[in-house]
Amino acid sequence: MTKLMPYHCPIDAAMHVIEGKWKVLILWELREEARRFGALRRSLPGVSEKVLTQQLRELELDGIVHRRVHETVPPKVEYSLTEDGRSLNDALAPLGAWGARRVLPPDAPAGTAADTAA
Amino acid sequence: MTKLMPYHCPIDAAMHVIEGKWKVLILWELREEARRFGALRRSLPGVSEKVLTQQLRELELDGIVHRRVHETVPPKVEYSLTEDGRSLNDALAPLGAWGARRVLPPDAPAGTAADTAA
DNA sequence: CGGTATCCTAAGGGATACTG
DNA sequence: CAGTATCCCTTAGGATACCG
Repeated sequence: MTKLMPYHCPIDAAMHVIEGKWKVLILWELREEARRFGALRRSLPGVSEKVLTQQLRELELDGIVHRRVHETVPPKVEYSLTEDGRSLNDALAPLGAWGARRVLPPDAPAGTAADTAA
Repeated sequence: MTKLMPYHCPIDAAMHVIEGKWKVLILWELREEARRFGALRRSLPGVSEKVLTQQLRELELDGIVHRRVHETVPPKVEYSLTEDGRSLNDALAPLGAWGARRVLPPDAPAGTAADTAA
């Protein structure tokens, strides 16, 4: 990601932007509103400060997220999606739907809610 | 991929299936017709036999590709997409479109080709 | 609060050689 | 032809400590 490459297939170009363990999760977290660094960190259990910063920087370089620094004491930094970030998120939606179908099996078409209880 | 996990967001479930340097390229190569191992290998410059086998096995385990062995001499093995593979490919399409837009900039709407010269 | 700076490991993946 | 079997190396990412 953030690296110039000759892409064999167009999807690969997009793949390089979202490669990184936390990238799509970040995209997902920012889908609706801007979030502060700390809030983001808390909503991504297991991520270290170093790695979160790293992935945010890469997303920023790729023009996916916007970093807004409020020059206050204590510091306050807000991350939000750019226009490109929002369109990327939209492009990711069908993939999410596909994934959802695998996780929770298709289950019954209509009215047969018996097996969704588990 | 092929590993059971609690997914925080549905896209992650799909991401785990296509993680691997060559997976989406394989998907892309198989999008229209079945291919033999050797043909697949030749169309993915740089991939080693070991890794190609590995990624194909994982895709097979995930129910994305089908492996058909023709018991002949010399051996002949054909890989093709399963129903799930095809739907995954479809779900990937918007991402491909998004990627394409970044690689070849949208270019001028109409007649304003001046700044695309660089 | 929101970061850098270091150090370290786990694993994905490349190269090569061998096999049914 | 279509794989295994090894060996090795790079790198993403985790842990921890310190800084403006």
